Amino acid sequence: MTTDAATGGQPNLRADARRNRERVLEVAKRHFDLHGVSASLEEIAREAGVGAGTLYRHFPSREALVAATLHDRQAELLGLSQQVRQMPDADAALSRWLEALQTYLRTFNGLPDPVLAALKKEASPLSLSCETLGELTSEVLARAQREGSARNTVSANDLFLGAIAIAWVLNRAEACGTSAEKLNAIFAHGYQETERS
Amino acid sequence: MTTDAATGGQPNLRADARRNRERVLEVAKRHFDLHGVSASLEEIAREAGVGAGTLYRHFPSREALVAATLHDRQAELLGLSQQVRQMPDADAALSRWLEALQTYLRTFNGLPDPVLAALKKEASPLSLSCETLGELTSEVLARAQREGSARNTVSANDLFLGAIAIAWVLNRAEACGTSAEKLNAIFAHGYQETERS
DNA sequence: CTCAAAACGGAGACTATCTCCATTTGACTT
DNA sequence: AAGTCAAATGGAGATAGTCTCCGTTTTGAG
Repeated sequence: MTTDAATGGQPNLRADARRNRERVLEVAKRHFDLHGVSASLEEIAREAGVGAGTLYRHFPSREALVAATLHDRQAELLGLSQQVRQMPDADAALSRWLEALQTYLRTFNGLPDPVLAALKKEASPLSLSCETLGELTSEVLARAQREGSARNTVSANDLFLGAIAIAWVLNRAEACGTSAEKLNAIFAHGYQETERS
Repeated sequence: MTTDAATGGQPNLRADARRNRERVLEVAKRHFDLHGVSASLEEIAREAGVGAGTLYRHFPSREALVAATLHDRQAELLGLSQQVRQMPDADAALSRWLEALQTYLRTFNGLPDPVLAALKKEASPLSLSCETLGELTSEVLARAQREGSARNTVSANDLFLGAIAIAWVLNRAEACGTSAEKLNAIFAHGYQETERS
């Protein structure tokens, strides 16, 4: 079970293989953190002390590597989804969930890009997580709508895309005259005054 | 004056230089249209029948080339800003303006990226247009706020960043279960029901 | 200890960005 | 019409990144 996380679900990995996979993952995490998801894979391989071939055998695409480094974060998020489910206030639950979703999407600079790509590609290492996240959002939104605290015209997809969009702009515009709180508030309440229609 | 547009304001360009500049611009427009702002410059140069050196002398960076291809669009947008200024309904004016801003930002796939970068870099071929656009947004917003149709907590910067974010996600998620109208409606009115607070 | 399968790594084929400078071209001057 | 020289050219080459292929090394089961 513990080894499952280390091997990415692949069983019977040879000792040297497991070791290398681990080191690559470790270095990748640090580089993505520092330089965003488009950090140089070449560099990551070099610093991990493996050849390019080894990196690509373990992680056939950048997306696969990104997905693997996000493993823990995804687990956290899934855990939080349970808490959210049990919150008494559907409105607060929705806000909390969207906030967490955004924090996740901001794990690495540039993450929204491949996530969005995965959302429509259907066959990507990241799309599994995408589907799950979409479903969870759907569930939390549905409850809020049932209780009348979210508009019925809004879909889970809209919220998900909105979260991705805001995460994207925030990551790239940090301290550019706005904040996560402000943009999210606008997304929640609108920029228009509410005494209309 | 007419030549000014063709030369990008640079006077006294030699005939061959002007010709080449023109052809690069033409080809670039088509390629950005087709493959987004990250289209291959090498390819553009090749198809325009000039060497890489020539392309880079006329347009020192990708941003410069993008900015040049947007010349006409920017003029249109500026023209529209005049119309918006004269609309009687401040609320409608703001909506109209934000819509136009977004249409502009969606001219090429991936345009929001360099625009956002220009917004904070201060010295970019695109930043002039950014500043102007920021000021115009500020003006239109201020009027709407004076007339009580826009929240006072919202800043022009927030709206601008929001427009960029939505333009970004829409360009990359076309037909992904949402539409420009829906996302913009949420940004305008919020996803929450309004009978609260 | 043996040896087949598993894993490795790095050379090499691509593609792209951007610079440099020997050569060519255009537009004045006479 | 010829001469001149700054302006403009283009493409070779430096650099950097992605990804594949395959001869060599390592592991671990028998």
